[in-house]
Amino acid sequence: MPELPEIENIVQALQRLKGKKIEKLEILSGEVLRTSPRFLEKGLLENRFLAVRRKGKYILFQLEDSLTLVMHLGMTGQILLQQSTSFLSQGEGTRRVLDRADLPDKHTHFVIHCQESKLYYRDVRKFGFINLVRFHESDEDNYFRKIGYDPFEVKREFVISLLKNRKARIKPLLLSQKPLAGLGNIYVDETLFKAGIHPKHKTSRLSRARLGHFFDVMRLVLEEAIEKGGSSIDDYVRPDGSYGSFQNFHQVYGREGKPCPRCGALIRKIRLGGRGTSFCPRCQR
DNA sequence: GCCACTGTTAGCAT
DNA sequence: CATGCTAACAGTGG
Repeated sequence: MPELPEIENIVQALQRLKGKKIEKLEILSGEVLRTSPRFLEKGLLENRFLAVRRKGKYILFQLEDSLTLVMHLGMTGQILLQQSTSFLSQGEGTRRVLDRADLPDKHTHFVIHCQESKLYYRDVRKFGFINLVRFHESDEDNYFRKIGYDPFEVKREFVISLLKNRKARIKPLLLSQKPLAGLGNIYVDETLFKAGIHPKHKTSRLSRARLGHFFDVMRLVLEEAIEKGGSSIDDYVRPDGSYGSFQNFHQVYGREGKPCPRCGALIRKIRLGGRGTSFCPRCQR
């Protein structure tokens, strides 16, 4: 599942696109498009990448002419970068199913051909999407009105008051992307465990000190996950086809029935807001 | 072969 | 507005 750390890794790998010109487009399935194929062709062809960045789980490709290509990977989306004829890393860490020669396969919806590289957009479940928008002035803020702040663009004190003013249970609130954008199921469970907070706890009822502690732990968990290349559970791979390794460091996610690494109590799994939720009943209150 | 399960966002209900 | 529930989808595993 691509969440903030996975998207951050992808964005870092995509930095090499900067300055390159788009020479050809292949739209293999229109289902993931949030705009017309005509507008995409017109806006992208012969255009150049100025910058690639991230907001929450959204990937933003800034182009000339105030155009921004917006990509979201949903649950199973992948971006794969091919340099001329070979992928950046061969063999090690690559998946059988994604054997580079196979691309584009039936789950590849979109291909961008650049000078010396191709970008493949794959998404098995098609929950992801691609859009092309023209941003002027505050248009970007307007476009992202529905999502909250990126955890790395806000200060500790601000986040404390942000959460202090919400009445919802902390886990569904964080998954909503409203106050903060970027955490998904894995990193919410991992952060709440390390912060010692029960996923059903209402944020307004947590002390400012505990909310501050939550913020510190969240930053640490995300930074460590980014540094470890993200979590490769089902589909996630980096654009060069390699795996992340943070899944090997998960404390609670996917560990139900196993002993808590801190106190030895058995990790429980419940349903919360329709989502699987793993936590330690003794450490998280 | 069937069915439950996986978890993201959008959209609708409360 | 704030919060909660469910549909959309395709593959996997029991």
